[in-house]
Amino acid sequence: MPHQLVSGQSGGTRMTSAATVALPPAITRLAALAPLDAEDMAALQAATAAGIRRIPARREVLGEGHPVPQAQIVLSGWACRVQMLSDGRRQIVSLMLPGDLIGMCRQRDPLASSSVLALTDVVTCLAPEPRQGQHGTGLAEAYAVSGALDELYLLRHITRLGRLSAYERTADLLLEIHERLTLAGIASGNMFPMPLTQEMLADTLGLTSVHVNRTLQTMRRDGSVSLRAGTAVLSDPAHLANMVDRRPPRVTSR
Amino acid sequence: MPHQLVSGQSGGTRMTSAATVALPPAITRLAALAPLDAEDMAALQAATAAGIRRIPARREVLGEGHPVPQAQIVLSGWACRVQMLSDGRRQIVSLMLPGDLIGMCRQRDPLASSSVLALTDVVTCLAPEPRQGQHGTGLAEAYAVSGALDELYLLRHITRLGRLSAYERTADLLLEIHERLTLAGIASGNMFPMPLTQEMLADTLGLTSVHVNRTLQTMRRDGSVSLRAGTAVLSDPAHLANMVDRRPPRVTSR
DNA sequence: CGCGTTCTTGACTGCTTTCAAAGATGGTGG
DNA sequence: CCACCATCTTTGAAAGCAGTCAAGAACGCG
Repeated sequence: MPHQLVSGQSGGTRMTSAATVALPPAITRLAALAPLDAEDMAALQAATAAGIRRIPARREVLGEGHPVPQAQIVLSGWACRVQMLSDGRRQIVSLMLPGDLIGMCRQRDPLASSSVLALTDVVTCLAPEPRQGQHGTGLAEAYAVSGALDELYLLRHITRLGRLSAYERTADLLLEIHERLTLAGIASGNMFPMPLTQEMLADTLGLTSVHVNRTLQTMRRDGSVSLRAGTAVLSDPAHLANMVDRRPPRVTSR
Repeated sequence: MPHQLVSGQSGGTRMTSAATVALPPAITRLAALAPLDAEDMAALQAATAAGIRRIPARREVLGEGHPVPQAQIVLSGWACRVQMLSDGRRQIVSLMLPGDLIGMCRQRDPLASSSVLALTDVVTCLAPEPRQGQHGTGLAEAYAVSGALDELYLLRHITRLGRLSAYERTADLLLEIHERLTLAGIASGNMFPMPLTQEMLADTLGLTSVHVNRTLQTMRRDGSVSLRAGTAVLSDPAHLANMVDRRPPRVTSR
């Protein structure tokens, strides 16, 4: 069943074509957020052709406090927004997966309020400017929906950190990642790539890596999750989701 | 010293007049975010005149999943965005203080991803639409800066919940409230109204009310904070800020 | 003055962290 | 093909921070 994200709209044809032909994840995702016409697709293709940027793992994509350049699209790899405390504590504030937008966060022009870090090797391209007018407006809508989703994830992250136990937090985050990767067409059913180290997970979940390790072991033991060698499998996402009170994201009313 | 929020811009005259004449907090705040011309001010006055809405404490301002109507400005009182879990756990995701915008959160049109609750009696009015053109563009900028600040607060909230201890979280939140109320011209030096009950604080800080109580007692004992009868006083904000690694918010580069 | 809400307190439990060190794992160069 | 190194994962024991439960005190409102 395709992700019923945009309500009142089947999305069937788009998802089907994405599942059949292996489109780039970023395009799959944006096309799932809003209907893209030929012109939109062309703009995306052109953006890729115009030049991609490779950022090696552990390198900063955007420094904190530096002016935000034009928005970028993550083509592959995982990045994150991170805040550091002077004593070395670190909090990953949001994850950026293929198809996500970097630097368009919300309002234009604010300085980055956190630095953006590549968690794996990352490839990006500049996000094509959406057009005004009859054609090519799908992109603008996709960007808007993407932004709304970003906020949704941010809010859920807060609730996760504030009110869920270590086990619940971990389950909830894995569910979110699964959800998002599915949207981008990465993920085969309940299996998906999960390149984060336990320390990165810890910095996301507000835990120590030791405790993340123990929590994952518990999950493996009770059979809800298997996570090894960069690949995760959720044995029963719906059940897990129910357990942590996670509802499918709904963003637009049309 | 006025809040040096917008860099490269003294803001002296605006803040001075606000301090001298008691302008409504909402106007003080918006005027502190961007220079407002006569037309902007008139639009705000008109919006107030056009009709205000009173929401009693504990009532929903906006239901989760309901379409977001036109944005509103908080004229007085405190509200919050809250997420609930089915077992009764509750997380306050953001606070909305006088001068804050409700429902403009970010992208237009998304359904509310959390419900908005009045924490005290709240008065709002509709946020005037910003104009295009030569005059009255200050409002649009003020809205944009306000949105950027919202995001900043959200991100900091995440770090607070994920990486700070109970003591640090509490201090950091009080500093943020102080900061924000100062921007709105509410707050006399280090003193400011703090109508949140310990349970509301707990739901914001991801703690139990019992532990908030104990934490506040510790703070009172070590003299860093006094908090009684709806009024808070920070004895040394700079020192506290340094202790929790809190930096002044910077949002725009111009 | 009475009642509901909010604040305090104590004792106890338990989840999560800390510290330290020992395995895995994967990639690199010899 | 194997040794080697850096990174990542796993384990154990002990300490600590925060949660739970329950009850009493204080406060504010009508």
